[in-house]
Amino acid sequence: LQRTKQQSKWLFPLVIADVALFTLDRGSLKTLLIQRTNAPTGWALPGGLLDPSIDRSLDDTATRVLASKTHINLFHLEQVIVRSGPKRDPRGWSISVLYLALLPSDKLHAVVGNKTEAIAWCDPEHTGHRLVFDHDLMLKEALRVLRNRVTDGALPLHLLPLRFTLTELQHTCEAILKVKLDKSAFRRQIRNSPWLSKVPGAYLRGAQRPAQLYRAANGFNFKVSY
Amino acid sequence: LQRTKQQSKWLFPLVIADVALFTLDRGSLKTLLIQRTNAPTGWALPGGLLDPSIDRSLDDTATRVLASKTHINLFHLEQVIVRSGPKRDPRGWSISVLYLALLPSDKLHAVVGNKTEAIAWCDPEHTGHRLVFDHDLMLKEALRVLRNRVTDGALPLHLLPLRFTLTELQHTCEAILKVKLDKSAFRRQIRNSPWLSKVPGAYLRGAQRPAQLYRAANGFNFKVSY
DNA sequence: GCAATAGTGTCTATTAGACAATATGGG
DNA sequence: CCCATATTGTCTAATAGACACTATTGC
Repeated sequence: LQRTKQQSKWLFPLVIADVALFTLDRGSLKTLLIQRTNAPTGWALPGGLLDPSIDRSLDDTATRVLASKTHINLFHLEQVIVRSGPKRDPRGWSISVLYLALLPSDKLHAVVGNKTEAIAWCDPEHTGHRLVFDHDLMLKEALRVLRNRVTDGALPLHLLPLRFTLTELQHTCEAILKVKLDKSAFRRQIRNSPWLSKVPGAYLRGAQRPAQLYRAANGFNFKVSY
Repeated sequence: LQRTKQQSKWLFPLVIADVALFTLDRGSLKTLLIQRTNAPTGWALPGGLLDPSIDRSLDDTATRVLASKTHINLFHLEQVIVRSGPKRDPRGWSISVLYLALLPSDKLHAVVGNKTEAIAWCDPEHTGHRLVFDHDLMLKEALRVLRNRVTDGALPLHLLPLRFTLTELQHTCEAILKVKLDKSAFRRQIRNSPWLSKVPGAYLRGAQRPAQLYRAANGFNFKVSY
């Protein structure tokens, strides 16, 4: 096959990083959607094109895209799936790497849209929108990976503030999995987790017995561990 | 930043599918390496560039690349990891998707190199070669994913012939994990697997009690199931 | 004391690991 | 019979699920 520079749009695919960003909003799992102002218009996962002159890797692209939407440097970016083909993006042959990202719930209000984009925090299972590209499928896949990771115990720490109680951690897991967990069994399971540390003398007080506060342990760097 | 067509090599990254192909060779897990004839020369995982005029997806690229090396249409291609950056390939900014593939052991001898490439089946943990690009890391990652999948029970079926005994299945799992498994516990675990079917009346005979032959069950399409 | 939530204990069913026992063919 | 491997059984320790109990605060 002969190739010319005129064909470059056809021969060189668009390279994209898309991000499924999850957070907890008053106990419910939510995902960030944006309303695109450029064609194709409609609701989509936040994403953007690789810029080889800036990005040292496609992971960098994901971080950069997300920072431009959230104004926060996010921890825990994890590759989920690669989607590609000539039809999934009307602009041409494209390859898109989906990332899973988690936003601590106390940073929720730092996330705002810019002038040209509307944003929305949606229930990942019922967004209320049909997403453009193949983002409906991507979101479903991200949710599946997120749920699989909960059993590690470590991942939900990314969604919590620096200090949290075991009950809050349990409620976080329940919100992700959409199931009720037994308090006793839950605490037994996480008791020996190397990622949890008591904060000595720190308690959450209310109209009841105070709750011991915990934090992510030293060595837990908010990156995924295998 | 201004962009011109002259910069296209810089602005459009190489898009590559690499494959970690595993098989069983007389009870030992082996992976396929090729000796590159083009620069950079040296040993590497089999891989190749996306061709948007042929491939309907990057998964197609992986299938195509592998078919050109093995002359077999392989089942079970699974995405493992995406590596990218300006330095990992001396030819320029590149993005490479690594795939995990499994070759049934009775098809081992169908795999031959072409005239320009040497191939070798190597112990994935001690290849005896330093691989070019970042393929050492990729291979390590593929092996990790392969081992994680063994607990499903389904995946080792891809490495076995159409008919096999439970002992052969156990030895396959042991070869992948490099641990000894208890016969009784192993059979208890897979007893209720929906992916295993007895072949009625079919036995492997030897100088001992005959062994019941099994096959992958109807509905097991040799694709990964979540 | 009472309400409310934190934190622990207990019983049982299920599962995993180790090992033993039995079964069935070929010679 | 004997050998070799297939297949099943058994005992025990660890684990998971359900539920109940105790603990400690604010009011």
